Order: sequence, then structure tokens, then C-alpha cells
Amino acid sequence: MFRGLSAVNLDAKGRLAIPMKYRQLLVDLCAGRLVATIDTEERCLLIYPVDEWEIIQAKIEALPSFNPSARRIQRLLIGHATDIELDANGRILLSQPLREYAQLEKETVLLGQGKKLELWSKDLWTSRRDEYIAEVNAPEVLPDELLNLSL
Amino acid sequence: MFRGLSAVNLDAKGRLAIPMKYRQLLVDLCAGRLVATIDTEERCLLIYPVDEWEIIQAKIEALPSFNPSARRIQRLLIGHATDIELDANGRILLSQPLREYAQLEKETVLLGQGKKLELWSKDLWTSRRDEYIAEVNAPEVLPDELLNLSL
DNA sequence: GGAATAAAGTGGGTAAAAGTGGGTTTTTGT
DNA sequence: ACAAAAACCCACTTTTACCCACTTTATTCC
Repeated sequence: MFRGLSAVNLDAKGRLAIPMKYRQLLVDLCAGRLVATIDTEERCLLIYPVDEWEIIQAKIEALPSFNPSARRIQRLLIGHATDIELDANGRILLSQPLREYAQLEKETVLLGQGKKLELWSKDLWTSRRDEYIAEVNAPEVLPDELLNLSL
Repeated sequence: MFRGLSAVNLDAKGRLAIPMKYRQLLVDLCAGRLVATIDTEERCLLIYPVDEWEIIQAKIEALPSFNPSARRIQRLLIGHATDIELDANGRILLSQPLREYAQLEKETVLLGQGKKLELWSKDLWTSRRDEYIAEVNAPEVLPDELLNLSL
């Protein structure tokens, strides 16, 4: 399972070194074969081990295709899903369209999120994170599951 | 169970010596393997034995991921959850992002909180503690569970 | 009570590992 | 066939984890 935050730098060629703590796990889970796609709510990328992605893609494909929002989700998620592999140095190469979508430049942040990883521009992550913290503490309506969560 | 307050100093490398009274317990509970993450309400860190954290992470991951508040919580808590281990001298190394979040400099306070520990900047803890005392004594609305609590 | 001893806390040095930066070759697509 | 992009390879730099030694605090024993 992935967790934690890693500051990682994209190099001039658009390559990104996967932090050491994830590498063995990625080799074990999926032989270093990953799929990156876009997040539809935030300007960030989602990176899955290929086996995990296959399950998700199957679920997305199973959505009723006469439903316009389902079609949109299908086009966005499956349409942007890109196979990528770890190279000999433990790096992945991100295509230009994906980098552009997430506004990735040199400084990025890789977030472990359970079964997947999220990749953010560092600046964007920092500002969104502060907004999240403000929102979590605002006395809004929270789902029951959250209200009953004891940490 | 953790309880009590310990004054601890971070060294120049960001290392923190765990108080002796907790060390054997941590070795027994989790072989010295811990997870630190942020508290979303206060600028402090939460430190769990890894087994305890796994339970919590499972609950957080189970939240509905189409719910924006749930996604925020997932990003904040799991995204900052960092594995750390006791070194041969009984110290843990805290990453820079975590130190920055909790505004930790040299002087810190480690609070035992049952299943977890909380780590605060000493200055921040001192001032928040005084505010807590004021708030507890203010005649606000308290939950029934609290009103019926006999100490 | 004070010296001796042990235990805990602290501060770096260093070797190994991880991250980084291209140069060259191969593939792909037009 | 050519240009552009990707894959591959290797070498350099930086960071981290590990180790050891010193200082300070606590404990024991005389």
C-alpha cells in the first residue's frame, strides 16, 4: 500500500525518479508496469500498478454507455490512460499531454494514496492542501462515515 | 497505552529521541515501526505504531471516493503518512515536510494520547494549551458524553 | 554526600545508496 | 528517408542511513 509524500523533480526530458521505498513494491505488484491517467476533480495525475488499473478500467467500461456522464468519465479516464514502465534507473517518462494537464514543471509531489499514487505540481499541491485543511475544519456538512471516524 | 508529556529536542538533522519509557512498548507493539502523519485540526503530528495505523488507513480508504470531503481527508492523512523506524539509538527521523507542517524547530513536546503520540512545537503547544483551558471552562455547549463524564 | 558507574541523550563522519544529467542508439511516425 | 521522440547506458553528485564517540544526566555504592 502506498502512503506518504515525496518531493520529486522532473528532469529536462520529463523523467521522474520513483522513490526507492516504492520500487520493490512496484516490481512485485506489476513488474514495474504502470498506468497513468488524469484526475477529473483536480489537476493531478493518478498512477496505478497495471493490474490495479485493469480492474478499474473494467468498472468504468461497465458503466451504462447511454448515460452522458458515464460517457464523459470513460472518455476522460480511459482516454488519458497511458502505459508507462520503470526504466533501469527506476524512472518513468511522462508524456507531454499528461504533464501539461497537471501543470507539471520541475518540482512535483508524489502522494501515496493506498492503491494508487497521485502526482501534483508542487505549487499546486501546497495551495490546494492548505485549502483542504481550511475546508475540513469548516463546520460544513460532513458524511456520517467521517464524523464517526476516530483517529 | 501512551500518556504524559515529554519535552524532547530535535537535533540539527531532524532526529528525535523517543523517551525511554516508550521504547520497550514500541518494540513490543510494532518492532519500532511507526507512521507519522499530520493532524488536520492543529499544526501537530500524529505518531502511530504501524499496526494501529494500518487499521486507520483501511477505514480512511474505505470512505466513498466520489465524496469530495472524503477525498480531501484521504489526501491529507494518507498523503502525509510517513513510515519511520527507531534507529539503533532509539531516535526517529522526521522528514522536512512534516517538520514544516508542525512548525517544529528544536524544542518540541511529545504527548501520549492513548494509542498514539502527538508531537508539537513547544511554543505552539504552550499557547494552545492555555487556549484549551479557557475554552473548557467557557460555558459552551458540550456533548452529552462529556457532560456525563465523571473524573 | 560524593565519587564511581551506568544509562540516556547528542553530535557528527563516512560509506553506500539514491538521485541527476546528459550522450548515444534505436524506434516511431510522417 | 528524415526528424523527433523514446530507450538505453554510463558517470557524476547529493543525500541518507549507519556507526561510533562524546557529553550529560541519573543511579548506585561506599
